Amino acid sequence: MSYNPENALIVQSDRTILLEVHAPTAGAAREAIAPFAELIKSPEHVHTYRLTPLSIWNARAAGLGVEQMVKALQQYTKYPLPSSIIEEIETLGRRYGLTRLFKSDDGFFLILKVADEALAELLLREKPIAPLLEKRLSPLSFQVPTQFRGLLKKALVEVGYPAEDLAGYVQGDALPLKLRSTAQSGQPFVLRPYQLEAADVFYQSGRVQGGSGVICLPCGAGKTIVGMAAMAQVQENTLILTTSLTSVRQWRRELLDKTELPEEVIAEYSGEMKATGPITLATYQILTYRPHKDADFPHFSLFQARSWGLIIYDEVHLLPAPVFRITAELQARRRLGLTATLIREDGRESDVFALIGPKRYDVPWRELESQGFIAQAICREIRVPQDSEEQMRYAVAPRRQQFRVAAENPRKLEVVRQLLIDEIGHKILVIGEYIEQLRTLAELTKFPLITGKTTQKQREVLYQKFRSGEIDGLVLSRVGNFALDLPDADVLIQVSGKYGSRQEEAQRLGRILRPKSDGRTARFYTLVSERTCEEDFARHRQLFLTEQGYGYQIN
DNA sequence: TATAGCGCAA
DNA sequence: CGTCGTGCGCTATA
Repeated sequence: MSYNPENALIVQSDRTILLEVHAPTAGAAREAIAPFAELIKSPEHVHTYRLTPLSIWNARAAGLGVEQMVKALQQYTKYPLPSSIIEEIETLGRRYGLTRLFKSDDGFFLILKVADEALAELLLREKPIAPLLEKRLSPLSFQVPTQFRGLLKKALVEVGYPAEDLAGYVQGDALPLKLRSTAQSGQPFVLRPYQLEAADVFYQSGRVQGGSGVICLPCGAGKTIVGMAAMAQVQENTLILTTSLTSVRQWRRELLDKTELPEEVIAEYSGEMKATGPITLATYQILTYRPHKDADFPHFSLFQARSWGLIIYDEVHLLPAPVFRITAELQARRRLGLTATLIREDGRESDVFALIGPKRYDVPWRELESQGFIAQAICREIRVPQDSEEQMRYAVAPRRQQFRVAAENPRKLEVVRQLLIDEIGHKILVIGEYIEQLRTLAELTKFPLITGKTTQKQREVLYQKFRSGEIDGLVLSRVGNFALDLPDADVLIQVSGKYGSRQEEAQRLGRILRPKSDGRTARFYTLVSERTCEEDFARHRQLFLTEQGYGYQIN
């Protein structure tokens, strides 16, 4: 194959792939490589992707073959593919499944089968793996104690030979569960096609491969409903872990509304309740509670409280380290991770891959948008200059305070004022990081301010006023990131954001994506101080949006 | 016995 | 890098 100037991709031997955004085939090329390449930079003209072992294994686990990956690159590459890249994809891609885990016939231990003797010898010489292999059963198989299932999978990912786990699951106590066709609230209720597909892919109609993994869906796309659909497939006792009490309550409400489960079946295991039932809801926080450092985790007993047939990890990208550790011991339970972004700020994606499971399903946000399940959104970044006095303050500030100086750029106030004029008549959320700045903004906009100190009662009152249209806007601190009960808005103005968090960007964008009754477009504004570190952070945050197919207008 | 307020941790 | 929000368990209060 030779030079093809129409094409959008430049594939380089260092495993990076450059995508020329304005090339005629850019959209199709992006779609073709997104399943197996990780986006790392997305400025306006050229986006950079990278092939990583994990990105390739996730694609393999989702059923994408190495030939398809190579073909995708060949189809859209501008220059001939470096042969090293083809080899790289083949080597890494083919490694997936060279090791496979089975249950022994009597069920007392696991069997690790490897593809060839050389690999067997290689694994025997790997420090993290050798101690987990109890006995060699044949040239190509090892006996492994069942309790090492998670450790072994984690270690195999580390040494580059991820296992296909075919050892199956224990059966949990039965729990008959039916989804309603009319929700209790009276609304007709049907699973959307992608929700059904996600739950099916997770469960794989009873095949042994299914039953563990991660489903990525945008906020507002109904992850809770996918969870319920999975529960309806499994029909066994389920433990649901979430990040907050609000979210516990939300799951409970949804379960009562959309399934035929009676109230007493759903228990809440929290600071104030500590009940368990066939369906139990708990927070990560109570699980990670310890009376003092170096003590063990008293609430881990929850995992043994019942015979769980399914454990759901809500917001799996926020899973705390101790829960990872115990999840290594729970590999015989079905596990479903739910998230909007698989990206972890601590880089433990490979732990999610090994211990929860590979990514089973995701839909680009833009696709849901075109189907009308989430609202269209326009994202705009507004560069705000600092005046000279402020520039000086920024320049001389200690490095660690620079970000705050940039974030609190007083000229952002003017911009907000102008945006309010432009957006008059719409429902507006102003979100920022620093309470002082938000106080000033609240005064300026005459919108009520909600921070962590605002009592739940007051929040409710204000949300209600916002919903009813009595007030046009709210100023919010970080409570705006996670508060599930926060009403939806048309316009979101982000005056400052936290470092490089893609998660945060996702959460906040999700705020305005609930479909509008009149099909209106939502607007997402990010205010960024010019010539400051904020520009760099902003770029990093936007990676997420680009991954989802959103363009960022900058001015 | 219920509940408000505090300190702590990840 | 620190700031902020959260939920835990404990203690004080009646």
